[in-house]
Order: sequence, then C-alpha cells, then structure tokens
Amino acid sequence: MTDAAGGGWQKGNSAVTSPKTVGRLSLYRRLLYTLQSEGEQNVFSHQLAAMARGTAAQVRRDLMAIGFSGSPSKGYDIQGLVESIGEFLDGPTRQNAALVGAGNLGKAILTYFKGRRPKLAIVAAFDSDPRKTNRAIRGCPCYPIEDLARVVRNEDICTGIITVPATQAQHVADLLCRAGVRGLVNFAPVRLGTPAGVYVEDIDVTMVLEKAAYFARQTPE
Amino acid sequence: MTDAAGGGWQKGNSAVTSPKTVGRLSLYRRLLYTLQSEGEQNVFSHQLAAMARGTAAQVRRDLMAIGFSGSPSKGYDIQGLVESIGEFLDGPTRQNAALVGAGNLGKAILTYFKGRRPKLAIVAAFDSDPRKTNRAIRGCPCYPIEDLARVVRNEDICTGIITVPATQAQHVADLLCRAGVRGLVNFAPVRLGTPAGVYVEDIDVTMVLEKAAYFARQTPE
DNA sequence: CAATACCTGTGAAACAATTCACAACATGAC
DNA sequence: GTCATGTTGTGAATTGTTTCACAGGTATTG
Repeated sequence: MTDAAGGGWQKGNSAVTSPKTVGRLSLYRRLLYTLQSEGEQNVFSHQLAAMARGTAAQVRRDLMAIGFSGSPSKGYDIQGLVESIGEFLDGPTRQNAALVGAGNLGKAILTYFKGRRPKLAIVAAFDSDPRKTNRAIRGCPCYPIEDLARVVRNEDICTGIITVPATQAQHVADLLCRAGVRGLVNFAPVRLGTPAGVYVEDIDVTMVLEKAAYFARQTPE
Repeated sequence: MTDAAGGGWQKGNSAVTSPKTVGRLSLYRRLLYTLQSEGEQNVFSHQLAAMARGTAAQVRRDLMAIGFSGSPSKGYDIQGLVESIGEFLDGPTRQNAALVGAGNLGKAILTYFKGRRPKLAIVAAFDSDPRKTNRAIRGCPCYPIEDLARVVRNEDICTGIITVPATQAQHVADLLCRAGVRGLVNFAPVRLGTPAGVYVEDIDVTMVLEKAAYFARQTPE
C-alpha cells in the first residue's frame, strides 16, 4: 500500500489490468525505444526480460494482457509492439496533465518530461508565487493557482502532479479533484484524502531512501 | 519488478522482511510523527490503517514483523513504536548517503531531505560541472566526480542517489558500486546493471505519470 | 523431407501478500 | 466480582502474482 509507488484507488477497483503490469508495459516500451534506436527489428521475450530485470515468462504474460502475439522464430515485432503498448497505455486521444508547484522538483519534472511522449503532455503548471506565474517555465505556461479550475477544464486535464510543500498538498489535491482530475502523482510526504475513483500514486523520496538504506545494510558483506 | 519502486536485488534474497513491509514501516513512522505533533500518546491499528490507506490487520502484521506489541485497551504506545521502527529501519549506527547530479532534481532532494532524519543523512553531493563543485549546495558539500571513490570511502557512504541524465547513469552506478555502495536510488530512465547484492530502487517519473494517466482514463465517469 | 533447435502461449503449480476470524485479554461500568 | 466492550496477535483462508513446464509452432539444416 505504498512503495514510493504501487499506487491505488480509494476502493475496490474492478477486474482490469493490474498496476504492476501497467508499470511494466511502460517500462517495456521505454526499452523497446532503445532497441529501435539501435536498429533492432525483433526481440525475444528473454531479451526483454533481461533488460527489464524480469523473467521471460513474465514478459510473455504481460504481453498476453494486451493481446500481442509474437512469432516463435522471430520473437516480437518491435514496431508493432510499441504501437500496441501505445494503444493500450495512451488510449485513442491525447491526454493532458498539469503540474502544481514550480519549485526545483517541479522544474526538474517539466524539463525531464518535455516532449517525451506524443500522447501525454504536461500542458500547464501552477504556482502561488506571482514571480513564477503568467510566463512559461521550461516551455510550459505557468498560471496562478486561482486559475486552476478554469484551466483544468479548458485544457481537458485529467492527471495532476503535486510538487508543492506538504502543508499545501491536501489543498491542492482538493482543488484538482474538484476540477475533475482523476489521477494524481503526489510527491509530498502526505497521505492525501481523495474522492473514490481517483487514482493516487505517491512518491515519497524519504521513504524510498530509507528503504534503500535499510536493504543496503542487510548486505554488509 | 518495477513500479516507480518496488525495488529489488539482482538475485534471490534470503528470508528477510519484504520491501513492502519495510516501505510501510517507514510510512507508519511518518504518520506517527504527525500524531505525536498533535499530542497523541497512543494509537489503534485501525487508526493507523485509516491514515495509511490500509487495513487494520495489515498494520498489526507489519508491527508483528518488528516484534512490537500493543495493549488491547490502549492500542500502541506511539513513542515506543517510533523508537522500535527506528531501531529496525535505521539500525544502530548512523547511515550516510551520497547524491550524484546536482541539477534541479538533485537540489530538490537535498532541500527536501535536509535534517529530516537524524540517523540518515545525505553527506555528500557530486557533479561533473566545475561551477557546482567545491562548495556547499543546500548545506551539503559538493565534490567533483573524480573524488567520488575517495569521499564514499572516507565518509562511510553506503547508499547512493543517482540524479544524472540517463546517458551517465550507468557510469555513475559503476563508480558508486565499485566504491562500495550497496543501495541505490535511481531517477534516471535506465535499467542499471549492478553487481549482485546491490539493492536498486528505480524511480522513473515518466513511468509513474503514464501509470497515473492510464488509471485516470479507466474511470472516465 | 525429416530432424533439430528454439521460441511462443498458456494451464497449472508454486509462491507471496493480504484479509478473515476468533481466542485471549485489558478495561470500565455497575 | 462479573459482565459488556473493544482491541491485539495470529492461524487459516483467500486473493493476487509469478514461475514452471510443456504442447504447438516455425524456421533452418543436411
């Protein structure tokens, strides 16, 4: 029920693809892009597995989930697989996301994500500091918080990224949910209360670092 | 085998506490701090569960893992539980971490983590840009990459945080592992190759955002 | 045209994580 | 003291996820 990820709904979701499989599909696509850039045409499940630190059987199961088939002799067609994962993950229409909190972390994410996915873009940033608003940050227009509801509706934004300090995170989450957002990525070390049906992915850097430090200590040799 | 977390070793680990439980214990501690600051003395499993978005049974199981007992009438003693989780997560001695890559993301993490845990500190940063090195960034000394091995050994650093661009991540991971680090938190969208026994926690923001967008779309109502 | 080698797709088994359900117990009320 | 209440700790059941193992293919070789 956490992990700087794992993610979850408020309540029992119905029988859809599990978050773990969705995460791995996203990973596979990234790896496939790499392979494509190296000029590869086909890939075997065991190759993808090696790159993803998984097993061949798991790769095959995951691809089964999106109904993609390979050939026993050639493996999977990379181009087709990329498209198939794309259809599954991205859906038919482009999706828009908003980022709230244009501090160091927010800027890092804007920079990093810029132009990375054609079907998923961060189209708006918000901040409460007037020095940051009403201009573009890393090519992304930054609005004052007051405009959030309006912009979210106008731009058809369905996913929000929260990079504000802990004290403001719940308030921001409320604003986003009330404006109609249905997925959140929360970097604040706060457990957000959200309406049922909103998917929340928490990333708490302290937690992740503690975990890494704990397991680092378990192998002192 | 991923999730912007989940984390894993290279190979089969022996019978220790699972990463999920470790992550939740870290979360519980954070929540307990909040309760303490509100003046609470005791807490019931179902209260902690509500705050952590879990079930009471799970909280009790997790606390069982560290052998902490509560009283049927008062619940768990918060002070004692915080200390008990501390002993478990932090171990006897202070642990040190290093951050490599003092860009926006690195700075955000340094700021965010500063002074947050007495037993776990980021004691060194590294960057290849000479304009950033040989001075303090957010109170943390920043060294050139060339000094990495020396500083890691001198400062007894066992955990590394990688916030460099993807192209350099593997190189940095090699340096860190060779210097003796046994736990990594990797923010670069690259699957690191590491020696067996090194624990790696990957956080890929693109993956997390894709996941959130996917599940946001699954509840269009 | 066998025979070989290696792969995919998938039912079934194994394993891991979570939840159920209840005995054992403290406390407070009377 | 005894009853009623509400909680913990945990074996057992359940649910979810991963791996095994093999039938069914397809190319390649001689």
